Amino acid sequence: MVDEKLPDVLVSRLGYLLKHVQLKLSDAVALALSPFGIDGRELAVLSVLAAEYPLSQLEVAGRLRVDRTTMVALIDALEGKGLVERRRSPEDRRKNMVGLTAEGHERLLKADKARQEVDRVFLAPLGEGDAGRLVRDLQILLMAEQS
Amino acid sequence: MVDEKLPDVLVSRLGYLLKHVQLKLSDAVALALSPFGIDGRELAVLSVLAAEYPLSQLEVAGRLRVDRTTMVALIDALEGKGLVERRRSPEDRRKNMVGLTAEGHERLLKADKARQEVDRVFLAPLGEGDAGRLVRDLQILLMAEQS
DNA sequence: TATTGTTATACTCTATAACTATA
DNA sequence: TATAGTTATAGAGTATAACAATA
Repeated sequence: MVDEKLPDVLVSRLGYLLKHVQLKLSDAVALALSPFGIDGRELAVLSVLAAEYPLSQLEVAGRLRVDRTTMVALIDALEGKGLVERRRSPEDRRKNMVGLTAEGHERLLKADKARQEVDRVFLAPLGEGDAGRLVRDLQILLMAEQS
Repeated sequence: MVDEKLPDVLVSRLGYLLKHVQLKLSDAVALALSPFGIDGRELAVLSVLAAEYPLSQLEVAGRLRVDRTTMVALIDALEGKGLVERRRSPEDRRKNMVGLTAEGHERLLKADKARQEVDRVFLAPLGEGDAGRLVRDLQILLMAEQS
């Protein structure tokens, strides 16, 4: 990327800041996760499944705020890697219940540790207090009813 | 969107927070800018041109961190709306110097006022002190050398 | 040879519509 | 009829490669 100074007119814009900070973190996460053969979204799926197990595809999609059609390909990829498995729900045979495989659980632990370390290093320039407050503030903004 | 509670396992992830807060703001900005016939990126181009005038397409692209091939379509759209104009640089005829038209300048003022109001309302849940600190912290993270 | 703008192309992420199987 | 999963398709946004004009 070009080593160009950021114009003041942009660094005062919340939208520009959020977008580019997100991109920067996203690059760092992608790099850190590459040895584990998964990307950030796939890791998020594994994390959700580890917390609530098992969930239907639609439920996973709802948790992650992605479309159910997007979830199909996501689960396809994870199933192809042997990290999750689908099985029809006996109670409602329209539903695919998705669960972690043993390998999926193991991969999750290793990869999420790497992700946490990326977050930690990424936030380090703020100092501990401000880093915690940033996370809390982002949570508040995400939850806020009308913005 | 589904009115579903956010899982703890996601709201503690910096990547998830940044992505979805950014999306939420982006939606709000798009809504606020729609009466002005431009989107957030186009407004950013106008802002950069108002601050440094005129710039070549490549310089604008550098400021905004977008590819020069992306900039072609962006300038095409703005020129089509009569908000900017290209003219060949006399010094280097490879360069398209891009400048604001009078209408572009006027549109910028109105639209950016709307965007600032969106930012203000969006950050309101944090209180004034934390809102300012959030912006400052995002600037620090964006500038930080290695994260 | 290198750079600027351009076009063509492709890839990712996402969403909409329509299909199937189930309910 | 409505819902869950799937497929096909299309729209953003972005990037790479190749070309023309110019340096």
